[in-house]
Amino acid sequence: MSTIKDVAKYTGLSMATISKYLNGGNVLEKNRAGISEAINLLGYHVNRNARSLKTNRTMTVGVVMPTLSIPFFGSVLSGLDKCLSAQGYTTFACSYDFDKGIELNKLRLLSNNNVDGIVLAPESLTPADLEGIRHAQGKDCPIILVDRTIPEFLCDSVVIDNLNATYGAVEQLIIAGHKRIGIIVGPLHISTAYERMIGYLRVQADYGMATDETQIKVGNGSADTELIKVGNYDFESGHRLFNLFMDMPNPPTALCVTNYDMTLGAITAAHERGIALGDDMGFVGFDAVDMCRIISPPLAVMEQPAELMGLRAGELLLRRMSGDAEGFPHLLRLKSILHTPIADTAKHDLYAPQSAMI
Amino acid sequence: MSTIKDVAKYTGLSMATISKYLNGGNVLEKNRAGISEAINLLGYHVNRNARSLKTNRTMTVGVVMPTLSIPFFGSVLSGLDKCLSAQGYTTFACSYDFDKGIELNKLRLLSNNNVDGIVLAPESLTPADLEGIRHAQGKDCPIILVDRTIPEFLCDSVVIDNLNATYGAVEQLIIAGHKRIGIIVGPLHISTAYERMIGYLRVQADYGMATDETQIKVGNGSADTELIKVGNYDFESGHRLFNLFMDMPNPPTALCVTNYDMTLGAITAAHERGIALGDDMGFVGFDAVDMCRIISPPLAVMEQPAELMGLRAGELLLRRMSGDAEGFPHLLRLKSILHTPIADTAKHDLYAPQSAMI
DNA sequence: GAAACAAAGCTAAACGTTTCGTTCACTTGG
DNA sequence: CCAAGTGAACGAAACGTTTAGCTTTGTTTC
Repeated sequence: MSTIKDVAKYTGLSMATISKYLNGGNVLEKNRAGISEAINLLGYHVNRNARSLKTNRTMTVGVVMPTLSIPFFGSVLSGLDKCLSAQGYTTFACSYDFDKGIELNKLRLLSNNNVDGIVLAPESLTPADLEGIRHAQGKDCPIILVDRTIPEFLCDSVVIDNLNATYGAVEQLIIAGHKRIGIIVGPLHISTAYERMIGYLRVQADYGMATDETQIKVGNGSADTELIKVGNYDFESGHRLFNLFMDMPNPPTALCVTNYDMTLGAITAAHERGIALGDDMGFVGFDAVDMCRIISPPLAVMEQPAELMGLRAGELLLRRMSGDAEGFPHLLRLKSILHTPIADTAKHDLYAPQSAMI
Repeated sequence: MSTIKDVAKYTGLSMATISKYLNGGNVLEKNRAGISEAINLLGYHVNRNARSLKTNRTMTVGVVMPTLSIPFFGSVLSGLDKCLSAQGYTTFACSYDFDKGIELNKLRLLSNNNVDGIVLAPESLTPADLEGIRHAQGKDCPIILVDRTIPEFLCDSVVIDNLNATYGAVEQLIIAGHKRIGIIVGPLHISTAYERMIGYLRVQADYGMATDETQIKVGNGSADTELIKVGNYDFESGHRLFNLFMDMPNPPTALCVTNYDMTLGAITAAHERGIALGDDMGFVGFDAVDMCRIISPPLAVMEQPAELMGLRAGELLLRRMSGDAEGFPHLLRLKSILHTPIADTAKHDLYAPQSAMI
C-alpha cells in the first residue's frame, strides 16, 4: 500500500503539499495534475487511521437501536445514513435486542471507540447510565436520542409528537360518532407508549367523554383498564388484545392500535373474526401504511416519519459535531401523518411543537 | 484523554510493559495490580486508531445490504453482529436502497476504509465490479456474499437453498392434490428469485406435471407465463399479481408466493376477495411466519433462517480474516423451514447441500 | 559460586498522517 | 528599485500505539 511519502517522492513535492492537496488547500494547477496522476498510478488511498490519530476525528458515528428486525428502526437508520454519508461520515450500526446489558455495553463500546457522535434509541437506560458514558469519554462526543426520550436526562432528541398522534387519531373516531373507543398501547416505561396513552386520555377529556373508566394506574405494573390495554409492541400482543376487547360483554365500537406489529396483529384477528374494520368498527392503526391503503375497505393509519426522523437526527448531530451547541438540549418533534381512507392530510409541515405536552 | 505514557509514568513501568499488559502478555502480579489501578484512576482507554495504524487491523467489518427497512436483512445483520461482536469486532452497516451506483460506492468506501472484512448482499454488481474492488485494496480483505450469489464470480457465500425451498413448498401443494399451481417470484436477475423459479419448475417436472405452459422466456425482460408471475419483491406486486391470477378465466387452484412483502400483499388481496387461503385455495407463503401461524386458518409458510445466515456468514468471515483460506470458495446453503398448519418440520439440521442445483 | 537459562522489563524505531512555523519566489505600488 | 505583501511549498515534530531486540533480574544446577 502506498503512502503520502510515495506520492511526494513521485511528484518531487513534499508530504505537506500532498496533504494540502488531499484536504482541499491551495496547490498550483500543474502540481494538482501531477499529484492526481501519481495517486492514480500508485493506487494511493488515505489511511484513515493515521489521519484519525492525528486529527482526533474518526468521521464515524455510532447508532444504537433496540432492534433492526423491524422496518421502523431500519428506516430511521436509513435516513441517518443518507444524511451523514453525504457529509463523509460513515455509520456504525448495532442493536441490543431489547437487552439492557447489551444496550449499555454497546454504548460504552462505541464511546470508547472514538466515534464522533452517537445516535441512540434508548429503552432501559437511566440518566445515571448516560451520565456515566458522557463522563467517561474524553473529548465530548454528542449524543442524540431518537424516537424515545429519557425522563430527567438533558439531551438533544428527535421524536414523534406521540401525544398529538393519538389525539388526532382518536379525534377522528370521536367525530365519526364513536363513544366507546379502545386503545392498545406499548410498555409504558417507553416514552412513546406513555405519550400515546396520554393523547388518548386528553382528547376524550377535551370532548367531555371518558370518565373514570379510563383512569390509569401506572406504576403497579399494569395500566390496563377496560378501554386501555398494554401490549408489548409485537404482533402477538395486537392479536391477543384485539380478541380480548372483542370478548368483552360490551366491546368498544372503535379501536386505536399504536404501532406496526400490533396493528398487523389486530388486523389479522379482525379478519379471523370476520369483522370488517372501518365498516363494522372504527379503526386507526399505526405505521402499516401500504397495507392499510391497499386493504378493503382501506383503513385509517397514522404514519410515523421514520426516515425523516433519521434525517433530522443526522442534521442535528452534524451541527453538534461541528461544535455548534446552540439551543441545547434541543427537542424536535416530528408530526406524524394521518392517512384517512378519504384523503391524506397534507404531507408538508412535518414539524410539530407538541402543544399539549404534559 | 490519558495515554499509555501516562499509565507508564504513574506506575513507574515502561510503555512496552503496559502494552504487554493490555495485550495479554506476561507481567508480574504486583505490576498487574498497579497497572489496573492506574488505568481505572486515569480513565485510560486504548486508542483504536493508534493501535490500528500500527497493527494494520481495525477490528471492524463492513456490511452492505440492499435495504435495512425490511425485517429479513435486519435479521441477517443482527446475526452477524452477534457473532462478530463476541470476537471483539464491530460492524459497519449500510444499505444502498436498491441503487446500483450507491451499491458500488459503499463497497468502495468500505474497502478503502480499512475494514478487515466485508459482507455483501449484492443486487446489480457484476463480477468485474467486484474484481475491481478486490484489486484496489492493498491488504486482502475477505468478502462474503450473503443471500445472493453473483454468477461467474468466485466468492465465499452463505445462501438459502432456494431451489429446494420452492421445490418443497410446491411439492406440498401437489401432494394435496393440486394440478394447477401458480407462483409469484421476484426479479429474475437476483439469484434467489431465479433459483426459486427453477425449484418450482423442477418439482412439477419430477411429478410429471407442468408441460409447455410453464416454459419460461428469461432474457426478454419478462418471464411471465400463465402460471409464473414476476414481481418486485414488494407488497404491491404480491397484491397485484394475486388479483391477476384470480382474474384469469381459469385461475390456479394453489399459489406459492416467494418473499415476505409479496406474501403480505397476496394475503391482503385474498382477504379482500373473500378467498379463504388454505381452504378455498392452496397456499404457501414465505417468511411471514408469525402472521401465517396466527391467521385462521393458519397458512403454510416457508421460513428463511435469516439470523442464522448472518451467524454463519460471520463465522466464515472470522475464519477467513484469521488467514484460513481452506476450501475457498466456500458455498454454504442453509435449509429453509417449512411450517405447515399441521406440524412444523424439524428445526435441526439446517444445512442443505442443494442437491438438485443447476 | 559460576554458568546457564528464563522471565520480565526496557529502549527506540516505526506506522502514515497533519500542522506549525518557516522559507522562497513572485507581484505590486510608491 | 525597494519594501511590503502574498501564495505556494517545505521541514520536522507530533499523534498513541506495537514490537524487535536487548538488558536486567532472579532462579536453578552443578
